[in-house]
Amino acid sequence: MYSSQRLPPFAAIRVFEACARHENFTRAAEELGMTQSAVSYQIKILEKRVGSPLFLRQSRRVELTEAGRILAMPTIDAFQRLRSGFAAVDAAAQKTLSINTSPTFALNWLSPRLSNFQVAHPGLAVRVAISCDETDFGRAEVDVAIRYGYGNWPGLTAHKLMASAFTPMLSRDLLDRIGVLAQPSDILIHKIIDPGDPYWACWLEHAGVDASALSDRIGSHLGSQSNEARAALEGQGVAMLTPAFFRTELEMGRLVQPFDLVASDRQAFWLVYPQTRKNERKLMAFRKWILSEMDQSGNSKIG
Amino acid sequence: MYSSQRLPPFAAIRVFEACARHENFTRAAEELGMTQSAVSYQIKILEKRVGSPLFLRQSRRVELTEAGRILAMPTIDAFQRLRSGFAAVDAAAQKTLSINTSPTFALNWLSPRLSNFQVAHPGLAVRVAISCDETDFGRAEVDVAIRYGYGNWPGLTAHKLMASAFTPMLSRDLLDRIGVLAQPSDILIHKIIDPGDPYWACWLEHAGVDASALSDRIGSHLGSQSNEARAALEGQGVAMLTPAFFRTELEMGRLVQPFDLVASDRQAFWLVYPQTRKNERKLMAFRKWILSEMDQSGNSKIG
DNA sequence: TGGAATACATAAGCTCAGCTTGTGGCTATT
DNA sequence: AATAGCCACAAGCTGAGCTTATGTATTCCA
Repeated sequence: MYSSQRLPPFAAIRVFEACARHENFTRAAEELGMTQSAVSYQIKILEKRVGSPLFLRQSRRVELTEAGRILAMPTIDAFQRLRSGFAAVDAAAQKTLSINTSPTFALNWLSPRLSNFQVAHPGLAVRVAISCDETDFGRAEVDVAIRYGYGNWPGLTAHKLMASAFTPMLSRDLLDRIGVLAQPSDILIHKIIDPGDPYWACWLEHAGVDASALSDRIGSHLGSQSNEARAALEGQGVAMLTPAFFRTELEMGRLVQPFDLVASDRQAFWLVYPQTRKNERKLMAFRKWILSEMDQSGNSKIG
Repeated sequence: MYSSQRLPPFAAIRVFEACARHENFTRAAEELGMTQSAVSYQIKILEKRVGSPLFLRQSRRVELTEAGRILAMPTIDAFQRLRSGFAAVDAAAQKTLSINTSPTFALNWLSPRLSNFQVAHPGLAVRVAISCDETDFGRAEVDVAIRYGYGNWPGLTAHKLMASAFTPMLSRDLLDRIGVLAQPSDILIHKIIDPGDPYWACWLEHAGVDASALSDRIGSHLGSQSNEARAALEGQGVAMLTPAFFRTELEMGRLVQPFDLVASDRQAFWLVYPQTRKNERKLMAFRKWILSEMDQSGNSKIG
């Protein structure tokens, strides 16, 4: 049900709209930031296209013809709708921040701290979209993501938040039961939660312990640090965890970190977003907040 | 009360409108008669300008984002208004034909014949705007004019309708009273209506009569042939008239043309209109009608 | 009455937005 | 595997849409 006719050139329509409001080419030109000459030219184009004059050229003023009057109303109206539409989308686009991240980071780092951000930005609704694999910015309505990796995502800007950091942890109860862990190799005597986790091998190597025995072990693959941490808290064994994610548990003594040694590879958590969107207000606000939050925790210094 | 914000480039808005309707860039491109590539480019422009994505690029289709949805409604709506506005003006512009001409031509030629035209074009309302001096096409809402002159109006197309043609006429009653008019010079004996009319001098010259005496004569200047004709009909004297305008009176015998000799200068009646409007339907219709009407009367052959 | 000011029209010429062409990549379908 | 459908992107061209400069007509004012 669309009038199938092709519309005249838009530049001309825009100029007409302004002229129809002012009934004055010079004023319209000023409003549009162009010369009176250009306005005159565009109106002429439009009149040629429409097939009849739209303005009567009186001395020192122009006056809408009947055709001009017929056209003026819907045109002015249409432009008003466009303007308010773009104003609305401008406002709305900065109202919701959608953060995509992994379950682990969301649960153990972001969620506990997000209320600070929300207090600081009461006009901004935050939506945390948790996904296990990296969601594509082109395919999902995500403003920013916190991703784990090497910081090299093409087309995306990445800010390093926190280097990878792993160290064995276990519950105090379990430690009490097994007595002292004097040196790293002692850990291998005990049950290891998810021995297939490559960070076990990594940490043991850092510690100078032969890790070859690990590969044969049977253990559960729980898929996220949260799950492994729960198992560790329940005393089911020793888990390889990121200290920054379990600061509270460590401080409260519910989890114990038997060795100072923290292993790391070249990976890290990164704040990432499309390069093209770097200047959005909501994005700048979040970037500023999360970087300062990381700074305060001293996490960004690690690795 | 206008959102003062500058709208994004119109090409981009137009493309967005089509894409929002189709949720498919390729279809939109087809509708707009451009390449998919151009559509993609314009949408990217608009997204950059708006500051957030408007479409999610799914495989084999695109989908509006929330921002896109907010924008789609008012945009589609605005375009609908524009389209119907232009459709309305298209229709309206061809609905009324405004003809500007002199009182003489209007009264003595056009009015009696105009009903033929209106019967042939029932959808077209005709407005005859009578004015003594030539009205400016730029200043008045006039579609066509019938002007008397040499056919050289800059910027206007002119079709010759009828060469100037003048000959003395008088009422039958008066002729009966004065008896026979054997030769042109006999006229000078009688009362001449408006002897200042240059066509008296012109006709007498054609007739080989010395017209110098005329200049001293006192007479009324009635301003239009209609008025002079009325005076002649009332038997007040001999008037210099255009035969084509008084065909009926001649046929009915109310006016008599004593001599076959018809004088003419280089002037004529012309159908004129702005060159730029030559292809308007209503104008073409009127041009065709009036030229064929002239042809039938054989007037265009004179002079 | 004449000259200053205001407003629109027009000619000429430049510049870059907006296109096209061509290609590549991804995904669904068979 | 092969095909077809759809979008992104790079490179390069061109003319629409400007600007500048000037002309014309009217009004205003001293």
